Amino acid sequence: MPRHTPAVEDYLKTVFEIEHEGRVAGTAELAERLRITRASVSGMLKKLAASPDGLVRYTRYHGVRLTAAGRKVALEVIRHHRLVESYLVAALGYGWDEVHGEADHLEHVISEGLEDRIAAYLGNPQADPHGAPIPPRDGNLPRLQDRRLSEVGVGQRARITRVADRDPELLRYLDRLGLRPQRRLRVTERSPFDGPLCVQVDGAEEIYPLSRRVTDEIYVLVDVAD
Amino acid sequence: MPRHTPAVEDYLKTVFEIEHEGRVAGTAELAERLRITRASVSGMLKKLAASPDGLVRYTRYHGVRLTAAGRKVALEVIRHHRLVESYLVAALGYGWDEVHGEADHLEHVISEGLEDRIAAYLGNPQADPHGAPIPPRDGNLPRLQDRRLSEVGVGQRARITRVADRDPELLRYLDRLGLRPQRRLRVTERSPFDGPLCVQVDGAEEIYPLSRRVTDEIYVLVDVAD
DNA sequence: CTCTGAAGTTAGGCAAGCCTAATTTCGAGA
DNA sequence: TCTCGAAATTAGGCTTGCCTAACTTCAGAG
Repeated sequence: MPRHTPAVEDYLKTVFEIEHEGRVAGTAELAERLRITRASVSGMLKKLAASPDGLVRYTRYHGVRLTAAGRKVALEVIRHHRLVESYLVAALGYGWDEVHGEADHLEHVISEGLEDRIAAYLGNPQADPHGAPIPPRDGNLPRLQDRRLSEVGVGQRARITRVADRDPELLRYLDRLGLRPQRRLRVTERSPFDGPLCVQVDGAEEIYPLSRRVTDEIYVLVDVAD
Repeated sequence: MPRHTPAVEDYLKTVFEIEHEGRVAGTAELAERLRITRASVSGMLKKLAASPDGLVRYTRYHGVRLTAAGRKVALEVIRHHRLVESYLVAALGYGWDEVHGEADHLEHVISEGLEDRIAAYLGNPQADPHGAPIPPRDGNLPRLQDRRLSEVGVGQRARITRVADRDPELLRYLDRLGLRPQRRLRVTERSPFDGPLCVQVDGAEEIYPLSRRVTDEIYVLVDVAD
C-alpha cells in the first residue's frame, strides 16, 4: 500500500472520527478540526476524490465519505496514534494529559516495524490511556455501545469507557476527580437547563457536580437492569 | 528558537557532518548525501543564506558554512537522531543495523520534552550504538582524535571508537566479526594497492582480511606507545 | 414558494522543495 | 595564458497545501 502525506492522513483520520460519531463529514467541521480554512478543505477534498487512490467519495455540497481503502488508511493512522499515546504513558512516564500533541506528530512517522514493536512491548493493548479502542493491525474499530455521560438519567449506574483526549486541562481535572476509564459511578442528580449533573464515583463519599462541557466528553456504559 | 522544516534540518545536519570531517560542504557532496539534484541544492542554499534566520554563510561557487546558529540547530538534530537510535536499541530490541532509517524520520518530530525523557531513560549516554558521540543538550560535539582504520599501520594496536551507520549490510557484517565500538584490535598486515588490511580482534585467534571499503568506515583510536 | 444566512465552492496567489535543461564559472594542466 | 571538463548556477516548471476574497448553493423559516 502506498504511503500518504501527513496532511492526507490527517484528513482521513478526521473524516473517520466524524463518521464514527455517526455524522457525515462536512467541509465546515473538517476545517474546524483540522484548524484550516473551509476553502482549503474544499480544494483538498476535490483532489482526494479525483485521485486514483480512491480513498474518498465526495459529492459537492454534501460532504465526504471514506471508501474501504480510505477507512483502512485512517485506521492505521489511528492505531499509530493510540499506540504511541499508550507507549509514552507506559514506558516513558508521560501523563495522560501530555501525550495527545506528541502522538499527533509521531503518528505519521512511525514505521510498520516500530508499530509492531510498540504493540508487542505493550502486549497488544485494546485501549489507549483515555480508554479509546486501538484498532487491530488489519481490522476494524469495534463499535462500542457507550454513550455520553450527559445522556445518563438520575439514579443510573455506569462504567466509564473513555474520555475525550483533546483538552489537557480537562484531563487533569478528570484525573483529580478520579474520573478515569473503567471507573464506576452513579448519577445522583441532574439540574434542568443543562445545569450540573452530579456523580458519585466508585462508592466514594463525595459527590461531584459536573458541567455539561465535562459530561459531554465522558463516555460510559450504563448498567443493564435485568 | 524557531522550528525548521525537515528539509532545512537535513541540510544543516549534512553540512555539519561534512564540516566535522574537515571539509567545506559543496553543492555536489550535499546533493549526493541528500539524494537530490545539485540544482535543488543550489536553490536551497541561496534561500537559506538569504533567510533572516542566518543559519548559513554561502559564497556562490565556494560552498556553505554553518553560522553559530546553524550549528546549534544541526547539533540538536544530530542529538535527536543519536538519542533515538540509542533508545530503539536499548528499549525496543532493535539491532544496530535497523535504527538509522527510523531515526532519520523521527529526528524531525521529537519534541524537546520527549528528547529529555529519552535521554533521562538512557542515563544521558555519551555515544550512540555505533559509537558516534551524542551532543549534550546545549553543547558542542567533542572532537575525537580518532582516525580511519584504513590509515593505521601494520603492528599497531587500536580501539574501535565508532563505525559508519549508513549501510545496514555493512553493520551486519561488522557485527558478525565482532567489530564493535570499544572493541580492541591489532593490524597484522596491509597489502599494497588498497589490498585487504588484516586485523586480529580482541586477542581472538582468527584474523580477518578487510577491504578498503570496510576499513574506511571504521574509526579507531591508536594506542600511544610511550 | 421565496428569501436568507450558513455552508460550500471557485479563483487566484504564495511558499516550500523538488525537477530537467541550459548556461556559467572555476581551476588544473598543457 | 588558454582550454576544457567538472562543478555550480540559473531559468522555468511542477506538486503539495495552505491562504483570502468573491461567489454560489442549500435548506429551513416564514
